[in-house]
Amino acid sequence: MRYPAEHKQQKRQDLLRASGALIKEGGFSATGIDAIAQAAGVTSGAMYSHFSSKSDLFKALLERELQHSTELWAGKLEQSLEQWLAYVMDHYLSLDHVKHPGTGCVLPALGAEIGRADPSVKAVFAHELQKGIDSLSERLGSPQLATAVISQMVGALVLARAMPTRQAQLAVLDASKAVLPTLVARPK
Amino acid sequence: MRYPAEHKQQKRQDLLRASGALIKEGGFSATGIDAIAQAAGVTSGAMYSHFSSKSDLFKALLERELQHSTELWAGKLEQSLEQWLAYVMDHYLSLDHVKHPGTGCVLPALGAEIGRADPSVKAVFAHELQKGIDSLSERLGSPQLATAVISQMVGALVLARAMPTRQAQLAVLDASKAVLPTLVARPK
DNA sequence: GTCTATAGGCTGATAGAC
DNA sequence: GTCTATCAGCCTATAGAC
Repeated sequence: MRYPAEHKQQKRQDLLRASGALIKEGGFSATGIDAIAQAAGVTSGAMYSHFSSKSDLFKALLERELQHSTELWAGKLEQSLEQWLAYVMDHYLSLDHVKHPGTGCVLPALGAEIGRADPSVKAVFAHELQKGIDSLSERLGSPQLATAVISQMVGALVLARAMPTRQAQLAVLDASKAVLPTLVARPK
Repeated sequence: MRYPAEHKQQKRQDLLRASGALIKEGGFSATGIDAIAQAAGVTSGAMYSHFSSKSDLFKALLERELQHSTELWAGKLEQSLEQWLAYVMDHYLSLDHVKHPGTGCVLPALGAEIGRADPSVKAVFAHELQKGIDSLSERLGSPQLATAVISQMVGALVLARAMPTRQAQLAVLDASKAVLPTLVARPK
């Protein structure tokens, strides 16, 4: 047993990766431990040797998801502001992102449920999101503008997903795409 | 029995009013029919004489909530753009709204769950939201700008509610308040 | 139209074998 | 660490009395 700790950590990440898609797709409270475990290829009993409770799994999932998102944003910091914005619009504000919450950002999928979670969950969330905001601030000039941009995109995705037709979804996405350039171009 | 239809309609509205706060507070899927009925002062069996299913109740609730929201927005159309914006910021983007989802807007509270609901729910949602967007367009000049403003505020409220401290909640609200004036002032 | 009672299934979590 | 088996409680929805 040379790498027991590493293996356990790796398995934890595997479980989170497999369950993350399911939870973002169906919602946290509406997705049962059995379904989560099954998607990860284990039984519900085995889940509890990695996470002490469903809430504990929620915390670990948020940590992982937000770190992943921050890496995505930070990876494009070498580009110009125009290039960065074009990249964001093409990916975040896309019909693909609307249609597939399981492979997308946690914020529009689970944001409201984080708001209903207990304080320890919110604390983990705020801690990890702050890193993302700090990273975005380097690109946009201020934490305030970074926060406003995130709010704009999260709101757009929530609304677009609630729409019944592709046409209506596109209208919501296009509305955000139309205002974002004037938003980020303002050093204010 | 001179007003049976009216009485039944009135009772329906009473049930929706009483259950609306509970559902927006705790989430739709996480709130049971028993709790909803109890908040409305009846039993779960009685609920099914007014709504054929929980999903049917969801539709009726969205209809009611969005009509109420649209009336709130439309009631301020006689004001100047500056006055209107100040009103919106003070009320929608307030700590009070963050802390009390039960008495607030449906969109940040249940938006993600509408996205997971069946097409008939989404159709009702889109139909009623369109009226609100049309109303807002009169004030802001275009449906596109109205949609972007709604996205901005919905995203801000979702994020603010996910924050653990009042300070962090305020930071999110202030970030949106800082960009909204430049957003609506642009006729583009 | 509202009640009580109940069906049938799913929930999060635990105990003990291996 | 993972399994099977199981607990007590909750879920949506329905049946039948009044």
